[in-house]
Amino acid sequence: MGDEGKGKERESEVEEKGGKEKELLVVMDTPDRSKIQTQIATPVSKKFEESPVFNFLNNLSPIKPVQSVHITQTLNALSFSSLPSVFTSPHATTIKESRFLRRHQLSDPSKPEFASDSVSKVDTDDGVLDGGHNTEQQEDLSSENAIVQVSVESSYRCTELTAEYGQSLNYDCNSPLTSPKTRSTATDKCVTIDNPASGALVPFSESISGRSLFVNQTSVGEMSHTNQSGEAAECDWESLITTELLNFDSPNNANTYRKSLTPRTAYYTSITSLQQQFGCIVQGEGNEMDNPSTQPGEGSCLTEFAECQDRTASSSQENDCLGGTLSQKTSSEPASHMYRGMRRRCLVFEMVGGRRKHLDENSISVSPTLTQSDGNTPSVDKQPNSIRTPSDSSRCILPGIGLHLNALASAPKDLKVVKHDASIPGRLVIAPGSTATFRSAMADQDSFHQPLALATVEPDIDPSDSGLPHVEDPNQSSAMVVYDEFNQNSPKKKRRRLENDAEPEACKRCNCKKSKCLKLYCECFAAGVYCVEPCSCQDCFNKPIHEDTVLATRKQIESRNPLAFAPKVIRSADSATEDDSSKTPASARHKRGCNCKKSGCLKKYCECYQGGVGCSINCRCEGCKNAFGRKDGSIFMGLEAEFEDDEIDAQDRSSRDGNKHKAVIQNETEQNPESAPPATPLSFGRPLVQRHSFSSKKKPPRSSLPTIGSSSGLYAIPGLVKPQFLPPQSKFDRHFETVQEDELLPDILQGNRSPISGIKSLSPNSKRVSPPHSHSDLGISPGRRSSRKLILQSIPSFPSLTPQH
DNA sequence: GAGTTTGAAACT
DNA sequence: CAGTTTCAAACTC
Repeated sequence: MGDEGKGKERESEVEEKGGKEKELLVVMDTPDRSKIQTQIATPVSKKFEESPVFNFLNNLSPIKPVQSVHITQTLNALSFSSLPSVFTSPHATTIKESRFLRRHQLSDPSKPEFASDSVSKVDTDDGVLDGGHNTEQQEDLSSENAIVQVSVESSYRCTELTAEYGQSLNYDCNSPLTSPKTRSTATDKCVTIDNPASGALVPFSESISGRSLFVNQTSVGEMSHTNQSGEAAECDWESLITTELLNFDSPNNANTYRKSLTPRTAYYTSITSLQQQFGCIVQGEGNEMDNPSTQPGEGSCLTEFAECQDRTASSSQENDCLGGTLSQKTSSEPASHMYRGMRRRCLVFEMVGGRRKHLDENSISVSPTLTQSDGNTPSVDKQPNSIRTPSDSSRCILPGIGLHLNALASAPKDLKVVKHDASIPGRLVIAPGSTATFRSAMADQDSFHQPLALATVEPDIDPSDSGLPHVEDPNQSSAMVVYDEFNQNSPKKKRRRLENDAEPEACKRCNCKKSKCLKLYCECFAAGVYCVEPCSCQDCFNKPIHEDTVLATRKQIESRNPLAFAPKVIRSADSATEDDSSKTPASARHKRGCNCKKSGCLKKYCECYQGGVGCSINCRCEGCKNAFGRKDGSIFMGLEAEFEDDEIDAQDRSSRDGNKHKAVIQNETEQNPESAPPATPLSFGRPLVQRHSFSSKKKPPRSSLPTIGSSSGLYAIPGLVKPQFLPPQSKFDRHFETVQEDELLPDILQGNRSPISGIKSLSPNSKRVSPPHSHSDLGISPGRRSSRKLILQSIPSFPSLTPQH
């Protein structure tokens, strides 16, 4: 269903616009906008071309018009990815879209879309699918792209990969035209192969949001193209775009791109750049360092990849590749991180995609390997089948149901049930067993935001503990997932597993007696996950066996409330950055807000608190004492006040809300020297803590810090373990990010008084479309601070775009 | 483990 | 849209 709808939309878009124009629009627009774009896009796209920005880009890029087209596309895709996150609450939007899409997809589990990334997985199926997607998009974009597409498709073939690489090497540098193709293919392969994330990106995007999917896919492919093309052409675009999108994280990468290289060098550089970008990002800080030196190694890596690719089993391949070439794996993971920084979406997708690939493969090809993808260590082919099997259904996430939730919910569960997240990926695609997949997707999203954090935070798994939190905070859960994915090999995964397994909470299940697990009362159902053994529910219909019923029920619920299955907690897109682990709760907010009257928002009764997020304007709570942030927005307020004047509104709101007292307190806290330290996370954190201490009269200990852990996702993620992770700390650690996030949040919050409206309204721009923010917000920054800086620099050119709609 | 409290979800 | 009921989680003992 969804696929069809998507396809229609795509077609319509393509027809109306030109592929190019569309892309441009898309780029400019945030993911959320993507939908809007579809509606508005056509005329706008033309405008883009005419727009000063477009001209500027053209001028900058030495690339030929044709290339420019590609570039524009890529740019669009890239920018698109980044921008969206910035403007809108990326998560929310993505999530929304993802839901629908996912659902639809779920309906059509077999569809290739998910598999797009599969390249690494299985050359055949996945590759085809991916190629199909890419081709579709590309075709739409331009006939030129078609060539590329073809090459890409061919590239899918793993066996061919090596040869392709060689060719690509030759081609890349040689001619821009050819290079693009080869590049695209090479990059695609490389990316997909090297970076599970890359592959993941595409599929993930698909899963997440219909359009966003397309965009993402295109963006991904385009990304690769752009990167490659950029390399060959040495276009300014590269510097601009790539730096923004890809390189942000590490200047080094940008340099690599910029470098004019011999064909091979260019090829390697392209690959390396990709890898570096990804890898560096993924690996995080350390990776960046590595990147510079990576090229040679990368080449080896590539070869290795090719070899790995040659290896039949996709999952096995990935694993093998990963295991065989740590560098690759790392690179891939890093890549995901890169995307995070660059584009949150992409990152998310990557993560997901990686898993998806596996999943898709499994789903489509039914290859067993899928399961492995995630968690399982490289060699694992273990569970694939089992996972899919109906038996897994218990674990399985509901096909369409909130992926995020699924991911979250499933995460703990899945972890238990399925040894690894690996199972997840497959599950998502495939309805019944898809839980794992959802998780991955969710995680992916989060991962983008929190790649690093994940790594650090793995403990987060706790979210499972909270149960709901997972659901609510896809990000969080995602973080978990992501972490696992990235770290599958890493001990962290193990930790997670262990924790998950060990922790009963992770396994939490519903205990429904009357709802038959077909209502949102049921945590499992709400999370889009099938009930599992651990569940003690009665008369449960939330099982694979009753998939039809479940789906029908979902539809009904969705018809009433399209966001019913959307993550309840929306993070600021930015937080995704590695450091996200530190993400302050403040950055995230509950869509609808809570309505607590007696709990003071200090207990898990409060969804906000449970989700580890502060209360927002949307909340109608009374006597809010939410340790993560009071409704008044004390946290926000403070941040915003420091950064923005707009905050006044928020204050007004707070005052309106009636948390006057709180607000006052907050203000005071803000004013306080402690808080004063402007944006420092500490300031935020402290105030909160203090506040909590003050407010949390009832149960200071719990509510205040420790419990925070409730863990909502963000914080909880890693080790915080509900109990004690102190939001403040995290905040401290990440001033800038937090600040940015906070900034974003306010916007989101403001925009999102109603969850739905908020997301939509967020339209990008809203306030801060201003280039810098947007870029930073977009998540490009997320990955790294430095990246943000870069972005800011580039931003100037884009601003004009932002205004566009 | 049973009972109570709480607030979201569902219903009217 | 507001009020009420239902429900299951969270919490307490």
